Amino acid sequence: MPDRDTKGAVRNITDLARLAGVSPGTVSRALAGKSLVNAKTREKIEAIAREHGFRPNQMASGLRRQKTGVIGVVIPLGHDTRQQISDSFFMTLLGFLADELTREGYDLMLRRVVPETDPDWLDRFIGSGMIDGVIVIGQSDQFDRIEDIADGYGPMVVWGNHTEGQLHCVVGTDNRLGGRQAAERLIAAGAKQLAFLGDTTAIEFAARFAGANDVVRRMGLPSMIELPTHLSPERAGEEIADHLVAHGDDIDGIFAATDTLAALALTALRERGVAVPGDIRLVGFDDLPIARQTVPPLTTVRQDIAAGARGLVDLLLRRLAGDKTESLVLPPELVIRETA
Amino acid sequence: MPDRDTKGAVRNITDLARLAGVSPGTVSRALAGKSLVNAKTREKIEAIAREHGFRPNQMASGLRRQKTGVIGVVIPLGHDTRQQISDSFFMTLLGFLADELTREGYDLMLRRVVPETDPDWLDRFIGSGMIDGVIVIGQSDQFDRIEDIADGYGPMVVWGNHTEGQLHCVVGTDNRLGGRQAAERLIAAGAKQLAFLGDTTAIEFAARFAGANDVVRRMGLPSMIELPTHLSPERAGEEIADHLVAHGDDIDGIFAATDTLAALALTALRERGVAVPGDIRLVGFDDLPIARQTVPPLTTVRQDIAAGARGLVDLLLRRLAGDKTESLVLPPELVIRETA
DNA sequence: CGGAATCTTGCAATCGTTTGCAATTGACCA
DNA sequence: TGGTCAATTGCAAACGATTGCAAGATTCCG
Repeated sequence: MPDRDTKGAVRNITDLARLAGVSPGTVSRALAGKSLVNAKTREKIEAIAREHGFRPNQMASGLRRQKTGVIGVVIPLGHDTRQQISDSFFMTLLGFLADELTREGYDLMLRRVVPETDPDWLDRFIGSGMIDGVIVIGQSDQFDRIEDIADGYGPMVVWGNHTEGQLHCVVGTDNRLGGRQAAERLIAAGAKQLAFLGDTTAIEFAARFAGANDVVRRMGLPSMIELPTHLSPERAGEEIADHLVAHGDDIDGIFAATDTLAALALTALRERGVAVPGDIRLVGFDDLPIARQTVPPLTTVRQDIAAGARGLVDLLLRRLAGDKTESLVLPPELVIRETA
Repeated sequence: MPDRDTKGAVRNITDLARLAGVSPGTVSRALAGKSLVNAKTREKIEAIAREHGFRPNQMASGLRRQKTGVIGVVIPLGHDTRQQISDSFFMTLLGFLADELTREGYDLMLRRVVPETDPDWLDRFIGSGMIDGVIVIGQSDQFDRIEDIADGYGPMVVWGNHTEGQLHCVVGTDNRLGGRQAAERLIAAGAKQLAFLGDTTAIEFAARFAGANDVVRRMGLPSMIELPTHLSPERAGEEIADHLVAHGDDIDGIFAATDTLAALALTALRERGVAVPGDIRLVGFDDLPIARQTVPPLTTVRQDIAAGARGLVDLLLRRLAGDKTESLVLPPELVIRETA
């Protein structure tokens, strides 16, 4: 009889227990590395487990322990559905997040949602019982909904902009300061009439714009011209060209909400024969890899993506442990290259 | 007594059943939308569920039904650990995958693994019991291990290169054909001595190289010069510069394994004062967004990433349903811009 | 009005693992 | 030898949802 059993596949802890001649409970303890089981028993169990390639079922384990070992990462596609596909910033952040979470022994469950068509996107994710905590990448235009949730749910950390007095724990660059740095640089490079390229309904972008505005006002310069633009490269290209037709001669400095937009602007400017930084100065945001490769290379405001990911995971783990954590605001860094 | 209950949170199907005055089984059926329950009963149950924001626990459901509704997506970081962070190709593919899987009602569990330090990365993922199927993004140098698994595990689809007679189901561009197209274009643009920029230990890149070689041999041209390069921008930049010092004067056409590498090469060439395409012609691969934005814009071989993602998900679902599916090879498309 | 057929519902086992509690074993000491 | 104590192990009840089976309730027809 034992012979027959040896041939059968080991599908659960009970099968394995039978093979090892112990009870399921002991197998569970052995595989979990608890100190209660005898060394020899453990070795035997581990040997059989290895031989049969057995791994305890995470679903069952999760159900019993009431924790899954999975962190949810959700990307709300708020004001601009195709945004994140084109924007390598979020994807890079996601890569670092995956690394950090793995290092901490967590798995990552990724979900992209369209809040407009799915109003309770966040409740659904949290309520599924599949995740121990959630990281929201980008507030987009969902600030209020996130605030609502934060009221009753602890293990959530958000990447985005910090607003005075907000409830939810956020990690992000000081966008307003970054905006100031950008404007200061543009002005130092000789610009007098600035424009902001990007859609300010996204709260992060609004803060960058506000920062730049601070400087413009302080310096007594004419107020900035807003050039709202979608983030998908196809649409943005045209929109930028249109903006330049309308305002190209009035402005001598552009602050782009994103390096991606800045790169597109650079192309559009070249096509119109506008010299950068001679006629128009240009500053981007993010310091993505592309910023080094444009011609001329882009002056930009750097966000430390790796540090951001580390911060997100770190705070989330502390919240998982019951801490009540503060938000983390990272300093932006002006990187001067050749466009301003 | 009912009054007290009304106030308590509804944490499971049993609580809800008590509130609704029915049995847990009925609640389960109602929430699952089965036709067996009376319309009025269902409405009542749904109303209470909505009121309390109750959602059935996915872990428990998964355990009982023996399926999780989660698809694993794993990125092996094989020959070049930092690869995928810089390479937006994989990240874009991931974005489309997330969309497709969501549309089919599946969640996506993402895992990045380093096979060198974690030999049974694939077994572990599959054996965890957390996923119904797995999509492997990129064979890297793990072809053999993937073959091993495919022998006994059905619901797996791999993005990568198709090799004659292989076991595992793969979706990918015809890299060899793409390589041919690239070489033909370089030669048509006047190149006589070609070089291949990239690391051919990755099987996909090896196929691109082989395709280009086909053409070179057929035309009776001198054989290609290999310029092995890592994919991370920091290292690649230097390596490319070194290559150009060593071979820059001998070659008049470069086929880069990736647009990312091509863009770096373009920068390096400009720095040396080499005219493109005047002195050296250049063709990339992928047609990433960056290909439009280099100066001059990049001639490249386009991979249809969206179609790839659709194919991966489609095949996986069919395999989940028990089909034995064939691999899917997508046609590459030469996009002629200005570098060749 | 009786009986068969059709709807709804409840019951209880099941998925695979974990863990508090109790029982067994052996060691050790007086 | 008896008794105490620690080290191991087994037992069985959870975790929360699903589902085959059977019972109860309705309907329908002649």
